[in-house]
Amino acid sequence: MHVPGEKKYIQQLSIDCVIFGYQQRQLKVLIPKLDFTGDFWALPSGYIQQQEGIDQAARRILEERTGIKDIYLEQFRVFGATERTNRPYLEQLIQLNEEKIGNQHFIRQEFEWITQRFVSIGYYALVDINQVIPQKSEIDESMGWYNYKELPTMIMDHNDMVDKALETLRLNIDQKLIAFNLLPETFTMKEVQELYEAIFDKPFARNNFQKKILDLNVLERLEKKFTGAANKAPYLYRFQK
Amino acid sequence: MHVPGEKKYIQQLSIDCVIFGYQQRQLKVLIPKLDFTGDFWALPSGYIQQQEGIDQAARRILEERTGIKDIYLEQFRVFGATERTNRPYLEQLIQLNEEKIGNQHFIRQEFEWITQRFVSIGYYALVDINQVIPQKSEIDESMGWYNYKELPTMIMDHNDMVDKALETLRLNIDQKLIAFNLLPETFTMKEVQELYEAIFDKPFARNNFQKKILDLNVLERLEKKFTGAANKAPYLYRFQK
DNA sequence: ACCTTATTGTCTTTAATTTAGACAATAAAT
DNA sequence: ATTTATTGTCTAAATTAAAGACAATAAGGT
Repeated sequence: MHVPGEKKYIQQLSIDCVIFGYQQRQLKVLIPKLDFTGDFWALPSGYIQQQEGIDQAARRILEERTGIKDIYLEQFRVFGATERTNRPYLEQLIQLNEEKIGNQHFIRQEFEWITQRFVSIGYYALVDINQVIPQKSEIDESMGWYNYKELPTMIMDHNDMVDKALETLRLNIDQKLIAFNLLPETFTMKEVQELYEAIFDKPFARNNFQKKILDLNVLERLEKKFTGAANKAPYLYRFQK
Repeated sequence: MHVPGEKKYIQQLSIDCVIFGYQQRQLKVLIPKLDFTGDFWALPSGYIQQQEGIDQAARRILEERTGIKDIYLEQFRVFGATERTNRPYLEQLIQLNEEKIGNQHFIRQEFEWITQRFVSIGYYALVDINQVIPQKSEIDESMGWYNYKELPTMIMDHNDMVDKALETLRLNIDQKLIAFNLLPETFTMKEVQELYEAIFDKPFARNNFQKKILDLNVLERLEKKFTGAANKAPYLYRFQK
């Protein structure tokens, strides 16, 4: 969590990021734990510097969190209701952190920043989890990749944000050819299909799925992958262009 | 143009509205003239009050401008590049208004508000032009409905905003069944088709268009319209639900 | 080696949807 | 009654999507 100086950042405007990754056939979201006593969670957030475009700000925030420079991201919606606060959740946080909030200047400042009226620009990002380097980023035990179906409760309307981000992802995935941002450099067709099945939470017919993806004309076929399994080895593909 | 008090509004955040209307088989956009010497234009804009949700703010701004209370609107994108200013245009404005800006307090304040770094939430609205009552709104000679193909040059990135709004409108129109917000209470199928042709700037096949629209199952068929023309009178339809 | 097994890659067939073509119904004018 | 310009609706053709079928592997087992 970054606390803004008085005029360094645009006031009352933040960026919240839904960072999607894919692992073990599951679509996951990167969620950090808040630096308070108790288990409180929030999407990776940040603020917009005066001399910084909003996409640029989102890119910076994402790099700080994941260590990845060239990241696919897209704004999907602004959240600006007056009552975005998840009251019971916030009150629990306050109760468990009364001392901390009262005594420590830094924490109090951060807390006030959190409880102000805020408008948030939601961005979603697609990341190859294996490229996310824990050493070079803030990722540690306090941060986790959660299956989107089993997210912890987060502050504000952050759970709604994930829903809306996923909805937008589903709408845009074919049109913008962005699914491959979630996969490693090379992959099999089966892996692509399993990714789609994770995203849409439904099965696809293998024969037609393969045709549909190949008809996009964005994949380059490499040599076969020798899996060691007792069956025909699949081809490897790579996203081109 | 409304000038915000010190803390009444969220700072550096604005709402810009692309108000679409339909008249004479043309898709139009409502564009007010700025209150400066010379011909300078800008989308209807406003700011967000501290106690006001962003949709609510957009609704208020639209009502102030058009006089319509129940208006269809939707956010479509945030514009937040650092350099959103149309420099040559703004400098021309400054040159023609040097005195005014220097001397009049109100104008200077407004001017400063305009030239600050701003992040704008773009909303588009769909309006039945005939419902827009000039008396009850700010609409007068300084405001006009312009064919989207022949818009005046506007300040900032407002011309880009219209492009992006139209793009979103085209994507959403079938899915969200919103086209009828541009039409009066009752209309013929031909009028619907002409509206679509104006929005998409391309012809549709009459037979299939009628089937497609009726298959939406959102229209109620009324009695026939007696046009006085030497041919079969068309049915009138009304949007239901 | 040769057959078995589990998958992959691709083709064919079928169903569904979209697009194009055709024509009767109608309201007023001739 | 006939003509004219549309409208409403149907059918046929073309395209696209979904389902089914099967040969081509790459080990494993005998």
